[in-house]
Amino acid sequence: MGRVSNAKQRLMEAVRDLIWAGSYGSTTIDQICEKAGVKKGSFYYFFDSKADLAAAAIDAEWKLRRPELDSLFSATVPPLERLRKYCEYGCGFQTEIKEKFGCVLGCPLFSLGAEISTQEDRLQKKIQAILDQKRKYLESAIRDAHAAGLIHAPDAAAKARTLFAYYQGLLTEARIQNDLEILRYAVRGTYELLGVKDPEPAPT
Amino acid sequence: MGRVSNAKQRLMEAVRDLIWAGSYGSTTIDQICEKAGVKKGSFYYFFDSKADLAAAAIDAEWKLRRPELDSLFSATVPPLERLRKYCEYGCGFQTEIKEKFGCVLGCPLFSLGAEISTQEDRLQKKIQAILDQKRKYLESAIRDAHAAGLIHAPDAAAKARTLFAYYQGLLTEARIQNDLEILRYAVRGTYELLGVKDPEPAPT
DNA sequence: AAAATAGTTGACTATTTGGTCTAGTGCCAT
DNA sequence: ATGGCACTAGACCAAATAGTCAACTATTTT
Repeated sequence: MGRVSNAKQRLMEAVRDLIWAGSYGSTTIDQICEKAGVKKGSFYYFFDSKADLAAAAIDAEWKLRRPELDSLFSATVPPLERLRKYCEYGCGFQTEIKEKFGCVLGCPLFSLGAEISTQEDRLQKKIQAILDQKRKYLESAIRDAHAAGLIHAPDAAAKARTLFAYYQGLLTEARIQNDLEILRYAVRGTYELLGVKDPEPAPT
Repeated sequence: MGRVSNAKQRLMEAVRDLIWAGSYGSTTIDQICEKAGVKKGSFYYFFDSKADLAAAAIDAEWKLRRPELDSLFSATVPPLERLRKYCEYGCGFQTEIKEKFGCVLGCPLFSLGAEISTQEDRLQKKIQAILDQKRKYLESAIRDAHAAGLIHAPDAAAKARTLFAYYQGLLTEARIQNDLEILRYAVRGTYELLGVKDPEPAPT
């Protein structure tokens, strides 16, 4: 075995936070090392480059976040409820982030994806794949909602694309404007976008 | 007067293209100078920094693009027509870009805004202001459409936010996936999102 | 034609950055 | 306890980068 260490995790956390709070291009390896409390020698012991580290960090983060989404989008939950919960979860998440970082940061994958889309091919492919998976959650919720007669959406995949674009647009705008209020409308926007027939009948 | 030059414009064009095709963080002053065919001394003769140049370039570009939007969103055009034309214009624009740069690049302001949101405050404010203006075009088209009874949108500002988020999300996804097809759906997505009552009755 | 103005040039510096290399250091299995 | 393994420290290097400067050039004004 030999010596053990959590430097690898510390590096992955550091790069995640730095890219998210700033950008990929503006975070340097030195910065990452300093934030992680790791010397450059150790950095290059574990990773080949910033892109390599970022790729590993993305994988790790997705592995971590996925169960939460699985539970939010559980088939046992009514489909429109899933979407509502997802919006609320996202909104709460961004609120925590704002408390922790002082800024609304939006979706890390989407921002990163947009930034490096024409560079870092390997990283890009990874991001695309995860975004595709995220869209699948929406797609199946929409399909279920359609099957239940709650909405009219014969092409669930197309509707999911629309809804996903809307979410990502909202999150990115929240980042650009540094404003959480933008996210407040998400649930209503979702229902309107899907043309939900009976938007939450108020209990009399 | 003294000597005349178009180096300033060349620098602004260069930075626009480089940031758009790549990212803000990854474009260096040397690169900009080389692309513009301008020496560093001249760069610093005209601008204080990369951020300063970028700000000037954004202003110039907006001044250039604004008349096109004014004409697309002319009040003389039926409101839903305006949105359709806008989508088609955007789609055509991205197609040209792809031919020229080899990649779908999306909305330069939005990508840049997302990248530098936590840095470069001055630049950020400028971007926010222009994005706000762009949203206004949508807002007034939606208000007119509502007034004409074409859609139900009592809160035009809110609907415009939703639609704008959708557009930006779409464009950014097109960039991330490097896929023009994503934009094809824009018009239909718009109509669905707005709940247009009679989506283009086919001529019998 | 001279002077003032506007812009250009390229060499120069200091710093940051990515990346390497070697000598170590602590931990685990045997 | 010792030898091998996983990891660390940090000095070091070359290239890239931001930014400066003084001498020079072209154009306009007078």
